[in-house]
Amino acid sequence: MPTSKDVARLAGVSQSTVSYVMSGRRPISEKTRKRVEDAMAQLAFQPNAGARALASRRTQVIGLAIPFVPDLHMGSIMEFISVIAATARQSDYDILLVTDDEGPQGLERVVGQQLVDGLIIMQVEGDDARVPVIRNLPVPSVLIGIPEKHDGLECIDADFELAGQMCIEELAKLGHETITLVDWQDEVIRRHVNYVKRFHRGVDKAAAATGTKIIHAPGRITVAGMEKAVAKALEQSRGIPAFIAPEAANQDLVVEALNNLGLVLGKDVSVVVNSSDSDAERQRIPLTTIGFEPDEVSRRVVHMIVRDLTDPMSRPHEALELIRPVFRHRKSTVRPHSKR
Amino acid sequence: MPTSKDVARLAGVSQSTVSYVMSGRRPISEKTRKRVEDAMAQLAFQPNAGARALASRRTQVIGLAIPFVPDLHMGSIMEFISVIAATARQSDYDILLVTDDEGPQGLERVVGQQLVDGLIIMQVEGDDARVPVIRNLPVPSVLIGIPEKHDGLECIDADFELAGQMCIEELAKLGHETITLVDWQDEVIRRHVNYVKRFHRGVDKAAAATGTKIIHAPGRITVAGMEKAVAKALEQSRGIPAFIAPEAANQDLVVEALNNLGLVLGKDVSVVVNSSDSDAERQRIPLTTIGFEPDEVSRRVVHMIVRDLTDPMSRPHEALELIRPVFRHRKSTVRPHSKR
DNA sequence: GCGCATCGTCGATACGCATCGACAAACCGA
DNA sequence: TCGGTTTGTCGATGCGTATCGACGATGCGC
Repeated sequence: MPTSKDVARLAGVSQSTVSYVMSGRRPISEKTRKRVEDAMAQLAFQPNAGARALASRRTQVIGLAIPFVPDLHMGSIMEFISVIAATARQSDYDILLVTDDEGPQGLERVVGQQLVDGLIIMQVEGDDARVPVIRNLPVPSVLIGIPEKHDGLECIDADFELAGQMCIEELAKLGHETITLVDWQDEVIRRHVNYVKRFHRGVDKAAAATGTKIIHAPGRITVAGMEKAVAKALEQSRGIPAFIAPEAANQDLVVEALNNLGLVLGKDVSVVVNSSDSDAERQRIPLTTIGFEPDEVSRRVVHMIVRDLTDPMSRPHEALELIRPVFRHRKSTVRPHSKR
Repeated sequence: MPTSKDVARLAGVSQSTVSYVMSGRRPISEKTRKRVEDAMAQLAFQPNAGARALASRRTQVIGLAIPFVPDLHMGSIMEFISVIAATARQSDYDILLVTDDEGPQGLERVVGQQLVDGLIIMQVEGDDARVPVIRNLPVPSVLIGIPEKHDGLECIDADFELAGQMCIEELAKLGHETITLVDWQDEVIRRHVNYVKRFHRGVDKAAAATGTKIIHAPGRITVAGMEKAVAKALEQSRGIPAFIAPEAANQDLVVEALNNLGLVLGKDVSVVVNSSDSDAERQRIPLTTIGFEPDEVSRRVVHMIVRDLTDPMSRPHEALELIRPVFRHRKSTVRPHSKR
């Protein structure tokens, strides 16, 4: 592999000049720059990352702590990861994976070994074991998700409270008086995931404001379980029933349960689910959705950490960024004034 | 951050001795080792990855080329990634992501910058642009998937031919005379993904051997499309109809289409899908599955590249490893002799 | 035409670790 | 007891880049 010394020799300059051509930290004459760049191209030179990290104390790598998920909604996690990786590249950073297998010490390891310049922590829970760890780390971190105590941390997430609010308001606008919230699955709630609470808060707030009655149905993992829950909710509904399923994993279950009970979406019942647009549009009856905009969250989280790394003076500065969710009307919700 | 020199000073030895304690490449007396290890613990010493890479010319990082998937079956990709990352850690390697955004040059970049010691390439297609690139790279690579020309390459994949065979044989054993193969979706087939061909080959082989009639139904992306395809297949079936859906994305569609047509799985019709066990068991009627064992593939691919890196003498050695799929009988297939 | 700031380049050094050669000490068999 | 081997440790060097101080060359104002 060619080194900067080889480039220098070929271009007839010193090695330090080559370095300055790359970094631009000192003025270089047009003539010299050209010669050096030609030499680099001719040798297909690429700077050695290890040497660069050693000398500059920056690796241009960001650690990404991915959640350990047995089998829950892995699709959306993948979406985060690939957008994060692609966005990071645009700022000349690479992404190193940190799995939960090592526990929070994994984070200490990659930072201690100086493998990464900063961290992105995915799927942060209300009381997350990783939070106390990153507080003591000498590199910046940005969290996806909002822990209970987030003073001095940089967090970003979808605005779940607003999402809950939007769902109720939109459905109330369509004329629904009773709305069933098909909740997250037990294991998620048990993990103290903060966003569940926030969504509920938004729902309650909007329900009070609009005078809507809310029925809580537990999230169920099987179609049969979901049918039972839905049937029970239907009994208690007044007017045309409406369902909200903010957990992506419940999307299919709710739709199937309602189908099986003989109800036609958008006519006998309104349904709002959380799912990707492509999934929603591919259904026989395209689904009205509340989207948590994972792509936007991913992009912002990268911009945030890159800013921290580029301009360390701006740190430490607490930040809490909430991404506005998007409500998309499709065919699974009834039209206004179309009550029977 | 403490360095090995700090450790050496504290332990009263030379820096090189500290290095030999870590690597074990020279004998160290019990007494000295203890002193050094205590010093390391006391300082919470972690070796600097950049310096280590520079001196040893190994980074202990493996590059993972993840596929660019607009929205197709991202769940299973995530499964690969997390198992690969976790398995790599067991051999003291980290995983660096390489997205498709940079194209094949991304691979040249991470290798050229000496960010990684080797590469794992996911989702390799029949005629993959990345293959010619990695052939010229000075580091070992292992592919998941099998390109047309794979001489001199190390490849690993599920044994799709055997999978096709197993599906037909099992269904024939249950008494089915006509079997409908719900195919992969057009875009997948168009991409020349080799495994589709291999699966078909297995199906054809077993069909000939068992005297089974095969109906090909195109993979469809919507429920409505799937219903039409299924209905057409039903007309042409003799005896109790059977369906195979080897693409994970089709799982829900096939089941829903059959439900909508009023057929009861495991009684009026047999269905075999590809899906995770947890997904299959969570259905109202647990689904009989053909599993491509992504976890096993992931583990093997890591072991393969780690072996290449640990013992470079064993390279280059062509290898083609096929992982045996698993057929799991559940309730969506009829019992033998239960014909009406 | 002179002093002075700016421009452009070079040489030297540091970054933290791995590794090689050297060497003293301990051990062995005869 | 002695040559020879093994054991254990050290000092020196190199890995490839970034960066600092130095310095000659050039441009500027007057």
